[in-house]
Amino acid sequence: MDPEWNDSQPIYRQIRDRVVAMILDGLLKEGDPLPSVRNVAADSRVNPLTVLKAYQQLEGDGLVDKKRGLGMFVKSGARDILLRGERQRFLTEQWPEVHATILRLGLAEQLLGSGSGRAAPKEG
Amino acid sequence: MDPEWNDSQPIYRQIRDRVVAMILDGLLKEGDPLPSVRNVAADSRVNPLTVLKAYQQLEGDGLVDKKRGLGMFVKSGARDILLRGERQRFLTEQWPEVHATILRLGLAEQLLGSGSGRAAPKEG
Amino acid sequence: MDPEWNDSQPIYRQIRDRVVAMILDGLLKEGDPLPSVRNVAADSRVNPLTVLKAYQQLEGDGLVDKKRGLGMFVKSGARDILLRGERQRFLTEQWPEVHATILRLGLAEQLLGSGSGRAAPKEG
Amino acid sequence: MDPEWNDSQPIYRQIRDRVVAMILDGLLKEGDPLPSVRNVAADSRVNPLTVLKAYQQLEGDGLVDKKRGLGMFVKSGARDILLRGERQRFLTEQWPEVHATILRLGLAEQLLGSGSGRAAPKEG
DNA sequence: GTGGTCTAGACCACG
DNA sequence: GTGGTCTAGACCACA
Repeated sequence: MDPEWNDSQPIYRQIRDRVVAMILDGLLKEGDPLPSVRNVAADSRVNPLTVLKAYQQLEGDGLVDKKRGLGMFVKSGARDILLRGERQRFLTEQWPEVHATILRLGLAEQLLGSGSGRAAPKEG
Repeated sequence: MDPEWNDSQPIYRQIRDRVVAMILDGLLKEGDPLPSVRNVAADSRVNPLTVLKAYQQLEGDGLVDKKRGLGMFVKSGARDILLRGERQRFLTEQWPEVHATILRLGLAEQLLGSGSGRAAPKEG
Repeated sequence: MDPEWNDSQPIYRQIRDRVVAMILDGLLKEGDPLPSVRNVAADSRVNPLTVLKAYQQLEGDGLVDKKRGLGMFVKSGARDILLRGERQRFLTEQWPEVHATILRLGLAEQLLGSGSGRAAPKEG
Repeated sequence: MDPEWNDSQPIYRQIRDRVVAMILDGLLKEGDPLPSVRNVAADSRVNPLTVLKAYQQLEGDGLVDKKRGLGMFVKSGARDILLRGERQRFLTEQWPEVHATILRLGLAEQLLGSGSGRAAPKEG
């Protein structure tokens, strides 16, 4: 029922990532209010501070607008920023390592197409 | 110049992974000696204790043998153990998340080829 | 288009300050009516309660009079009170920090003229 | 003895500003370690979390480098970044309001030079 | 020794 | 109702 937390990453990071995923998937549209800190905290049985930390990180990323006393709202343009930024980050930081691991473990054929040429694109 | 450390992972983990990679890639064959703690520490400008921790973890994984006064050596069978264990770990823990991210960012075609059926295999 | 709110200060404070500025600048003369809560709220797309809070603060400062059914009016003597009080507050609370910042950033000559002796006056 | 905190700003902000001032004033040189979170917390009788928050903000500003297990260090180039960034921020955000207030309160002659022309420079 | 994460709970300002 | 700040204290990973 209540979400389970991955031990290898701080909870606030996982909350942040969850919101990002919701924006990317269109479950949170631009202008929509984020679920309130208190609600998320109660639902997930987490300390409000932890949720707050995630939200402030989202604000720092420029994905969210604060309206005093009202809550936080998905900024217009947030999805575009995310698509561009996360792609960039993923392709330059995460994928190279993952790709190397796949090759190393001999999983290329199983997970990627038969060739591996397409797997390490330029991120121009 | 000297290798740089990824801030998102402990240094000892990165050293450990580096050795694992060398074993998988055949750069370190079974029976080969690991570079000495001292050397690695000096080359990488890292605290020897940190290197030691990495090596002890490798020992705990059953991948290397300690020979008193001589150093540590890649155990016979190490590569097989690794292939099996790391594959298992990768497919159950790392890949599902990576795969979800790829889909979310619309990178599936670019990185995985057109079909995605092959991308979430059983881990039996 | 509509005025934007500074995130570093509460909205009701900014409304209050705006009225104060109008009084000091002579745009609102003594005896003049303040714009109605309703109008301000509508124009600035702000909750009427927020405007009310600003006005009540002005009343508390002895700058305006409430006349039931008519609205709020700039009190006679308001400008003098302001000049004295705000000067005092500014010189003792705000200016010292601003002045230190100016020196620290090497902006003294640009902003204050060559000498700095005049910059930290007695607030008697 | 122990520093006193300004009530109008969060403590972590004031700690952050204090470090910034020390860098600008040359009390903390590039490469120098920041005083440890625990020390500051003890000296200032503040919760370590509060200090940590300030430090993480400094990290986010790109002023500080983290070395795992060792502490935080003033980044090379920090002072330049600060001079440029803080100047920009001050001239565009803080000074215009302060300057308007000075004029409004009739303090221009006392605080600035006789003329006020130099007081509102372009920030090109 | 260093920083980092989390909790439980209090209290505040804002709308 | 909203977010924000702070505390006291526990516990962890890292070097």
